[in-house]
Amino acid sequence: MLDDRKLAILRAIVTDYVSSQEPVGSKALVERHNLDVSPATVRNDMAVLEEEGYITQPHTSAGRIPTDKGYRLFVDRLSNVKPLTGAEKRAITQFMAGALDVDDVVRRTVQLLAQITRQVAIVQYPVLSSMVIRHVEVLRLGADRGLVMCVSATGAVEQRLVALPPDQGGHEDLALVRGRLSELLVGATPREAVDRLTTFTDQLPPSASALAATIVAALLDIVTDDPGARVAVAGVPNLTRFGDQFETTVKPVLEALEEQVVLLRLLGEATSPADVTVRIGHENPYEPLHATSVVASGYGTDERAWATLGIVGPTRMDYPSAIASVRAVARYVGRFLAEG
Amino acid sequence: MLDDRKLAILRAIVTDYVSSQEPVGSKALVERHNLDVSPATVRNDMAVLEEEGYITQPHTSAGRIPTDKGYRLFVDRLSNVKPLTGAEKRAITQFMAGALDVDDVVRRTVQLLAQITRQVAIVQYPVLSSMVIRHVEVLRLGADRGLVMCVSATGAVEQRLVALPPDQGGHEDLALVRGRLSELLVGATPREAVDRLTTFTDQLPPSASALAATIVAALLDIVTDDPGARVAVAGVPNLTRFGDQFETTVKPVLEALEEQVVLLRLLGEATSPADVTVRIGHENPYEPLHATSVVASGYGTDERAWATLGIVGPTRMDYPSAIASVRAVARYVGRFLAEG
DNA sequence: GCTGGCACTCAGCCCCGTTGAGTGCCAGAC
DNA sequence: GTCTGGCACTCAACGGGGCTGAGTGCCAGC
Repeated sequence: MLDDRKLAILRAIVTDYVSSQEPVGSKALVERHNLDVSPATVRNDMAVLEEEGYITQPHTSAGRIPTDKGYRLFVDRLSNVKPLTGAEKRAITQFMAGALDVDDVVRRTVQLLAQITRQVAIVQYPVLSSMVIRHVEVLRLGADRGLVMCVSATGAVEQRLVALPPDQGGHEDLALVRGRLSELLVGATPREAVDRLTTFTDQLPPSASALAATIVAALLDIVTDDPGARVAVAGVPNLTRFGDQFETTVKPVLEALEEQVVLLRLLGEATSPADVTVRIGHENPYEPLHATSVVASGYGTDERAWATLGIVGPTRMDYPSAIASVRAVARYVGRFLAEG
Repeated sequence: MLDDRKLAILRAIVTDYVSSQEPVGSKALVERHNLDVSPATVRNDMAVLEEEGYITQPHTSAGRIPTDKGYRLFVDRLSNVKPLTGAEKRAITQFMAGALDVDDVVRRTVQLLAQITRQVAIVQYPVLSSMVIRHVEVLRLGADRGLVMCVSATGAVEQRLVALPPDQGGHEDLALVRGRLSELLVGATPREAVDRLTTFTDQLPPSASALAATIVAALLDIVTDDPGARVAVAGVPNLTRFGDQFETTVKPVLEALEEQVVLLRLLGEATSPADVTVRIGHENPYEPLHATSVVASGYGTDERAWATLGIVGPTRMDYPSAIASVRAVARYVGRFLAEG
């Protein structure tokens, strides 16, 4: 159906359109890509490509632009991932050097990604549930309030404020609960922690059980729900490059960025960094972004993805570069965090 | 120089322009504000107002729009702060009810402010330096790394990862340092903490001094520098309402939002909630935002401001409502945090 | 000091002809 | 069959020209 020349033409249309932002015509194509055929031949092939739904005409007397289906074919079969330039590789290491803690790594990563792709970058904070608990702390903050904290081996801290029963029994109960919880949880993965916590309250003297129940609830909340639901965003001003597509790109993306839930859905499941996910236009799970694409990847150790990062931009995007950048950053951050 | 009628005309021009977004002419003005004079008279007054620099004409055959100077006069002398509607008051209490901890309060506040003002909202996290230290923790995370944490009485947690000397002397030194630090710092304000920390290392046995120096450095960093340098932002999609001013408003604001430092400068010094700061156009300390205004206020207890919050929008803004909203939210959040 | 009248200005709009990039189709060459 | 040159056709974009109307400045008169 689609011979090599038609594919080459599609590839040429995509690359030209991405760089020029303007519909590309048959004559220009032949000139810029020494195709060794005449414009008329290209036109015939273009007619077929259009019939098959890979390209389309904004209006009758204009050149062609790729459809989502065209971009999809391009990404799947027609593009080679561009290797990063030496400068880009250097930028990555320099940018990340001297990062202090997990939060700092995430902040730097998202800025880095925004800078090298010149798109809006999104990085999900590492999910605590794939890490080991290093420390548990329970503090009384006032007569009837307390703070429950949980520290992972990588230094990520999650905390919850809780209402505690009034401080009547003295500090012994609180100290007891804290001690037991430390024994129980330090070294555990969150999954194990959930198991152990569910039977914890029974093993305590009745005087401490109300106290313990509150604390356990907070810990369960920390250990199961929230972590990884946070995301960092950078490069929003890059959207101004697409000011001409205000309604279709700028506005919907700004609205999506406001909603953490939407962002997490956009990033999708964490994959291996070797396996970058590309969602083009209508393939997105979030309808208003049907004119934009997402390039995402998981990051973490080789065996296990901790979280996801990626970029959002118009469908008219330089996919080979974007994919290369996302992959490289994901790999680097994964290694960086694993080594500590 | 400017009699009452001229001031009334300026007030009318500002209010009309803010609501219609279009230059306002003499005829429309008399009709909409039953001024009891003829358009010709209004024109004469407008000529004076223009000569004095309070209003200007986009082009010869158009109506007038206020200048920054005109808005300034309006805000200072011509507007009464609109009282909030009952619905708005209810929105505030409902929105904030059930907040969990300080971070959650800040997140809710910024969303609330964005929603009721329909502008971009910015809230600085409460500055730890105006709070009392509740707990200090030092943890070893691996052979050569550690985590230093500091918890305030309101439940805010600040932490730093540090490189620790290799674990050879056993746990005693670390426990010693931790114990001493707790005695020293719990109950102190950050200001006091700085004083006490500077002489701390001398009082320890030499074996612990290298260890202590690292930890003290991290604590000083926590206690002096960083806290309050974080800000939360919401309502960015509200910028899409000003799509027609892409270059002058949308783009510069997006760029400013990317830079925490710029945001902090924009918010300025924390003032009492009774005393809302308004910076109009070129009055802003950040040049690219010369076409936008900032309405900001401190929040905290009556005696003391913890941090600042505010909104950014085009100079063509409904100042009375904006000022009322910022003031009301600042007051409410201050009370809410003070009560816990 | 205010007002009605009048001449003037000019952005916005519509109409219209021109231009040129691009297309589809077809007959003929390879 | 497949490619090519030629040709007629389409239509967005551009620019000029005329009209309209909102708005102004100025002035004489009350």
